[in-house]
Amino acid sequence: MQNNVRKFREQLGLTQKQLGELVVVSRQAINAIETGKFDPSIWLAYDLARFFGVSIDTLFFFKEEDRR
Amino acid sequence: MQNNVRKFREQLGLTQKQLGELVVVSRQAINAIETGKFDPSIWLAYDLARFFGVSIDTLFFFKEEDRR
DNA sequence: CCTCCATGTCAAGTAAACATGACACAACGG
DNA sequence: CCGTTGTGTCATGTTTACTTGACATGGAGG
Repeated sequence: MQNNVRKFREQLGLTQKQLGELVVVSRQAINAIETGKFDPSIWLAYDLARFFGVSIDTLFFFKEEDRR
Repeated sequence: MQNNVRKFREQLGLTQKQLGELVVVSRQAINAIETGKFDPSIWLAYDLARFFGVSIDTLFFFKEEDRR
């Protein structure tokens, strides 16, 4: 699933580790989401969107072609 | 996690089974979500919100107290 | 009374979202 | 050179979202 977590994260000058600590997940989880390895849970999607101050749909792109 | 899936579903006069078929999950999954037994995946949340024509946040309530 | 039908729930299994720990590598500054 | 930092990735394990199949119950209708 595509998203612009990385874009928002870099705009704030944060590392994956730092963002992970802020939303309380591992840095591997942040990395896996940024690189599209797996989709976030609804709570993590909410936490990330809320942290960046945007909606879930502006942070994550629900495209039919990359549905599991 | 609280939500008003049931409210929207009943407004459309649908059964859990019918809604499950429409969003392609089992009726037990619909039931479990309505009764708060587990949280939907981000895709199912998206599918349900989209089906009802509302946003994810109007369908699901992210309250800290019922976080897992 | 009988029979659907909708709902609730349980048991057992699978898949995916995480965690943790480890290793590789490139970029940078000392 | 070297040590650190950020990122990518792997292996292993746990938890949870979801499946199928089953059974119980209550309400509505014949």
